[in-house]
Amino acid sequence: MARRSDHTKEELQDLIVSETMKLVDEFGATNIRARDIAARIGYAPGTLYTHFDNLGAILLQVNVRILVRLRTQIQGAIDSAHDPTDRLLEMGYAYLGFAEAHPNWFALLFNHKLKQGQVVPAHLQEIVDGLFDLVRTELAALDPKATAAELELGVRALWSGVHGICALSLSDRVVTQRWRADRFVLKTLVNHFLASWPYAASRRERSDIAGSSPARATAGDG
Amino acid sequence: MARRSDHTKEELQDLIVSETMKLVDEFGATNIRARDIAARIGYAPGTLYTHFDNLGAILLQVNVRILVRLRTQIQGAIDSAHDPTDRLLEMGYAYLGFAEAHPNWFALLFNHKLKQGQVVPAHLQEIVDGLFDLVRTELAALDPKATAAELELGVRALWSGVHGICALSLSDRVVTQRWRADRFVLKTLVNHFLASWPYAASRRERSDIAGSSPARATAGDG
DNA sequence: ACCTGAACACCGTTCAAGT
DNA sequence: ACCTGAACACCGTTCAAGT
Repeated sequence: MARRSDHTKEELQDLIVSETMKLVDEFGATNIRARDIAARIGYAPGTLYTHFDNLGAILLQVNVRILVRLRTQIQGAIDSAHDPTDRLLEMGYAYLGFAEAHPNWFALLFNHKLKQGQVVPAHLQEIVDGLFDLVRTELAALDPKATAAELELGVRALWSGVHGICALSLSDRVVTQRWRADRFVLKTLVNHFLASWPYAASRRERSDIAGSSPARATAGDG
Repeated sequence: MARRSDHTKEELQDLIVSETMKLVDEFGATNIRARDIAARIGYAPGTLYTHFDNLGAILLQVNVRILVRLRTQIQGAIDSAHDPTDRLLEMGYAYLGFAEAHPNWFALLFNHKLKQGQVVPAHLQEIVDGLFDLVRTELAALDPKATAAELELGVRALWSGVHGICALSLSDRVVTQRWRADRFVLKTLVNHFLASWPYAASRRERSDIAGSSPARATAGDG
């Protein structure tokens, strides 16, 4: 079934990645075979290897596309909210929603190991940095006097926390059982974190305003 | 190399699991083969299957032992601290320390998928529940009036957050680059969370004491 | 140049033959 | 009963042969 002239080189590479992405979504990265991908695109298995070094290289490109989709979701969440606290919460919900809607994509994103010699595409690292920037912007808005170092710690802490909720939520895994209230857990975490965020980041300079309460902590009443 | 009388059934099963555990620690679960395990214990590959249904069943038993070790570390951390806030922080450090010391064990614990028909050993779920209880105890000590539902949300939120930091820390993965300040991030998260914990859990009943500060939030000065 | 598909190496698992 | 190890099925990857 030679289809040499059916696709340009670029079209075929795109087809390989997009069909692999669909297969990962449906069956999980560990359950798809090179022969499956080949069958899906209507080429022989060997063709994959004239366009990519190996399966891992294809999955790496899938990861780039997954991350782009995740960014789209998160940016949409930002636009739907009107103040920094709400935006951070909605970003968390978007992250969790993505993980729940596409658990196999989420798993690939965080479990895919690079083989010796493989390099993270620059594009991919840029997207990740961009996502962290979105969180940083909101934390900075909540505390304009926070230093770069404080912001960096805050971004990492808050976003790792949100990530942890999502990671433990994807649990046909061994350690954790299904837990139905992940959105409440996420809200609990974000609100508790933000409740003390502006004070802690600059507690030395502004301990005098430590009595006001810009970000109310509300556990599970959303 | 028949060694039929060298080991009892129980000894051999124990040997299989413990040698697999060492191999996982050193090479990662995805890089060990049934033939490797057989060679390590000095039996033929087929022997593994007279004692376990498949490789996954062996790895499940490895997971039980990993979790027991993790519990030991966390309980040791509790004993080393003198108040609830410190105990929670030390528990987090112990969790992170374990993940960093044995990344392959940590990965197996949270990435190992059960095959259709496999069941989580009751023992394993008990240990997990026990770990959550340890966190709950400290959160309850910090806020004796917190309801069971509030405590449950708090335990999930805080521990998921700690888990997220550990998960993102294990990153020869694609999405995240190595980040050297994980302990600071963890401290930032735990302190921010605990800073508002007692108020939020019972803000309706005791909004009058919202000005006192039992758990100071300190970002990255440890 | 690109594609094919048979072939190779590898690996989880099985099972007839031994003890 | 338990263990062996050859064999089977499967899968990532290669490459000589085609176009």
